[in-house]
Amino acid sequence: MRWSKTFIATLREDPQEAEIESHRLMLRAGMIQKLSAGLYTFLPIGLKVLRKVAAIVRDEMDKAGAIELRMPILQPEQIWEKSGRLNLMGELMMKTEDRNGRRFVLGPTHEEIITDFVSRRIRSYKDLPKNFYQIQTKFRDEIRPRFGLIRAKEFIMKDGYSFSVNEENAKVIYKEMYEAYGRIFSRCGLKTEVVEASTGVMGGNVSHEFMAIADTGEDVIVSSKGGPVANRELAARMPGPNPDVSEKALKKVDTPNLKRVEELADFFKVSTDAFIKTLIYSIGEDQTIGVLVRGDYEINETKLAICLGVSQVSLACDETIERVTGAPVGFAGPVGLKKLRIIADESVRGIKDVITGANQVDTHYQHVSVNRDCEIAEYADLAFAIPGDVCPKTGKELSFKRGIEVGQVFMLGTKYSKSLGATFLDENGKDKPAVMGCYGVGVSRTIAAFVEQNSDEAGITWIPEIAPYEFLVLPINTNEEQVIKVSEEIYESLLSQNKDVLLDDRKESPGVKFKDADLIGFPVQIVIGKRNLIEGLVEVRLRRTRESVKVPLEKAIETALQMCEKAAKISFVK
RNA sequence: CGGGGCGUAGCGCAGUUUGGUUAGCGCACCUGCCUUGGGAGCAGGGGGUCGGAGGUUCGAAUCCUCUCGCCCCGACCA
Repeated sequence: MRWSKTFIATLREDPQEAEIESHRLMLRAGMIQKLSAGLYTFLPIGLKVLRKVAAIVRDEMDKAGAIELRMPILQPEQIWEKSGRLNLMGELMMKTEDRNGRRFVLGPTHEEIITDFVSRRIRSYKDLPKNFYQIQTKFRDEIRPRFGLIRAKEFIMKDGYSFSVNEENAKVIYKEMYEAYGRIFSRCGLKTEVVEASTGVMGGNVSHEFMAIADTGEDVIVSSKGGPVANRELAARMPGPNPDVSEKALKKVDTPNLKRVEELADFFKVSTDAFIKTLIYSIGEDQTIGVLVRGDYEINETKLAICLGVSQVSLACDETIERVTGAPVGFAGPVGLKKLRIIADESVRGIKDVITGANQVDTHYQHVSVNRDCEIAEYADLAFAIPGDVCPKTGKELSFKRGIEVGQVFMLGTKYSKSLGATFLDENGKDKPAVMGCYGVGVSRTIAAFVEQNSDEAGITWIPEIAPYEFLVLPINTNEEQVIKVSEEIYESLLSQNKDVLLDDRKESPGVKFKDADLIGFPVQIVIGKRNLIEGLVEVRLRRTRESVKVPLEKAIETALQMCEKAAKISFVK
């Protein structure tokens, strides 16, 4: 491709809206253009990268035995009612209706649709297992779209769904997908870690997330030496023991309008770990429960829900809190809260001399000792891990890092096949629901994650496999006939070998061309200049390492190809 | 949804506090000359309903009201 024949529009200045590196560089390099919050146009070179990543995904999926198809983005709302997810997904779904008032959603994921499809087309155990996938635009009405392609309203996703005759085979496919995912991200040049993950609105029992390690990531990965690696939502943790202080007599203190732990800590001049927070949760229609946690921890609702064996928990409304505690919101406490089921986080075990709400307006108790003053029957790990906590399995201190979720795999069981009737007849003629798995790759997000991990002060540092072009032929003295001639020859020669090459045929000054080349980040750059050409030399550069060699003209292609191979092998992660 | 910030040329910004000629600057863009190893130089030029609507005023980018959009932080944390 010639620069003049495609459309490449770089920006000289940082766009004001871009907060993180990947967003900034993708805008500046002219890969994407914002239409509106969370909505982006892929410009030609952005699209080219997208296609390359999609091709890798396709290749690995096909090799792993998955079958590509394509399902509608526009989906009738009823099918989501049928699976029970219309309410569960709630506001996350973009909704619309047709001229007759029939209600539709724009697919945020396709479990319902694929399961419906399978229910219509698969009858026998002989047709199974099957593993379908598609690469398609997905829509999610995010609370707050941000960071460019990382959290968008509309994004490209590979979603796959497997159907097995039994749990055992479902596990086999799950493992195959898990391994294929590892290969996909490694071929895309991403440094990822696999973490145990919560199944969230998808349901099912086992799930792993593929996290691209990045400080700007929105997810927190918790691990310890030799122990499990898990998403913060799921990571088991054990708080350090509470200090063995002497008990003091319980005392009521007036705390007018002081509700938040931070405000109270200020008032009592103690740190936040000298409190017990009491949260009132509603479970299902009519159950209410009190949950205790030390003041410096936060309740992890995922853990709480798992502990209670329910799919969701939510904080009780103000009226409920008043009814069960006898005090307005902000003054709940475990002392004397006898009628309510109480469950406490491990951080509360044996704690002495702390402050809690007194179940009375504008009042708190001081010098509470749980074993003396409260009746707590149940303890569990219910809070998010914080630095200083240890892994319950290894006893080692937990460490934390951030990641961008680029893929997730789930074992779904029969949740969807049962509700949507995806059943088959087994060898004995018995009707059984298929055992499902589902597997997602954020294709557009993968690109952003790559840029997040692979850039320097000049721009993006692509690996050849997903670069917009592998080779850039860069003539710098555009009014020298010989320079043009040689550049054209090198360009044509690479083209004739089916290489992915771009010729910068613009009549721009050298500085402009070099800056653009490095900003977009073409992995191998062949620079043809008058000065070197007099000595019969051209320069071949490797973007990632900034290394550069001058070689005789006749060796240019050979050297460029070698450089490209080398570029593919360099793992260069910030 | 709550809080904060911002909308002035394609991009980045000044001007708004204290209303007053024809709304500026840099980059980009167009024409010509010149230049060619790291975002050159000179000369000339085009481009704005100052996010939108309404109001106050002799007069509004500037003041008031409403509204739309964008960015950041936080989202039941007792």
